[in-house]
Amino acid sequence: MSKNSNSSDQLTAGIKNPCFGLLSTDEKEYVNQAKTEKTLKSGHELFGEDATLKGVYCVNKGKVKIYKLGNDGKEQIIDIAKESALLGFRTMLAENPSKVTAETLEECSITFIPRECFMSLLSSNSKFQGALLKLACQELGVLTDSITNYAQQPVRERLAGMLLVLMGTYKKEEQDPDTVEINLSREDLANIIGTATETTIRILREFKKKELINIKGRKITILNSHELMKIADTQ
Amino acid sequence: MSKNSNSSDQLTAGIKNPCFGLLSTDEKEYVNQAKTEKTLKSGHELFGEDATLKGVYCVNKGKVKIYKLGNDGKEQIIDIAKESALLGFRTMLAENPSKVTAETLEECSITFIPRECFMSLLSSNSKFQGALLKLACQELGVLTDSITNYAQQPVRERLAGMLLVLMGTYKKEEQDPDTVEINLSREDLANIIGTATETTIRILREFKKKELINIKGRKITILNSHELMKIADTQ
DNA sequence: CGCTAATTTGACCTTAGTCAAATTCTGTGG
DNA sequence: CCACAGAATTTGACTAAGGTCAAATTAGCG
Repeated sequence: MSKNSNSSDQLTAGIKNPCFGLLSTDEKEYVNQAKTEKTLKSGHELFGEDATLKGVYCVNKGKVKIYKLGNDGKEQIIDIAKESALLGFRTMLAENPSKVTAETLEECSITFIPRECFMSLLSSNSKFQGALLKLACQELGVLTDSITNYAQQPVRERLAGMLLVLMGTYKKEEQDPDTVEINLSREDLANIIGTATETTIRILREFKKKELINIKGRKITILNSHELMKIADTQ
Repeated sequence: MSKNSNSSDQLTAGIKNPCFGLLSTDEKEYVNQAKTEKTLKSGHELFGEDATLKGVYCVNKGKVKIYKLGNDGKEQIIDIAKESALLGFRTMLAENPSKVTAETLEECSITFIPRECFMSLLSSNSKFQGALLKLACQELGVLTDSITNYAQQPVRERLAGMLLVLMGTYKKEEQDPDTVEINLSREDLANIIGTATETTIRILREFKKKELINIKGRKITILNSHELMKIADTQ
């Protein structure tokens, strides 16, 4: 029991997305040959808007922001990806240039799988393709909810809800939920919920005064998730 | 040339989505056995929120609104589906209850394909599965753009852009673009762009005064798409 | 023709964006 | 360890966008 990793785990080290668990031993070996793993500093761009992707990226450690530039050049952050996320596959499979930019928010460990490898796995392994299809459809559901949220909810409600989502994103395994620190610039936070930085700050202050959150520099801790949930679901 | 339909076309009559063109003759025959086709009146609900779907729906003729109820009970219309759209597959493949309601906006012809049939096609035909995966990924791209639009653009810009999208939705083949009539209630139009009915009316009036659109009762015609495009892309 | 529902208009008010200035943080070099 | 430049955050004052409510008008339909 001292060595609890089996051979197939080793073959996909650095690839935490569960879809890859469906690969055969040979296929895992193939991925292992083709993949490259890198440690990247904060602020590194994995790929940009309009880029044609040369492969997909697996987040092994760290956070990556996925954003799109609006007409006025303002970033709209679509997602904060964390460990086990698979990035770039939508773009590659839609056979279109990327609609988003992926940029590291911290030091990250990222595994790159070249296009040819990824595409050949898809065509050879129907279960793997099915798992990605399921993943894509689930994300469609999430984005559908997001649209309703952006279109109908006021900023205060969106911020409350987003803080709860981010609590999940920044939570480490087995960690006490009350100690999760959300570590984002105010501007990034504003660009997630789609509002001005100043407005975000004012509402955060209000939440702090009501003892729903705690603020230490840029780090935010959730104190009263129950009350935040009520605010998020209002109206 | 008097009969220009070949046998495989006949086998998938009532199923206009191009993904089904990838099926073998046998598979098309199978679908043909399992499918049912119905004509439905305006206002008929194909499936509702939280429903577990018994199959997928192909729009053969007519328009279907796909919406989600917000916390305050207000409809958020996610899409106006037209002929050749495939509805319900996201929900079925995500293996979750539906997040949306699908309701006919006019008299529609709809083909229903039972769950077992659809799922067995997916597992037996990798090309078909791949085509759906591509479709799902493309829709993810569209929703990503939508989020940026809802989060950052003011109502006037969103309305201008949405009128152009709806022009495409309501255009009949080979029709002169200047004669396309968008036929939606003011409330539905407001629920697409995520605003109040009154605000929608006021901005429509402004567009009419500027001779960008024409209004005949509930029917809207685009007169100056070029100018609307400029408004939509502003800021 | 009359009834109901949809559309339109007006007045008012809340929300949230903008701009400018002040303050606090942060990392870097001495 | 400290000072400091540059960046990020915070605050205040003002403005504009768009929501709400109520009432009036129009349209559609049996």
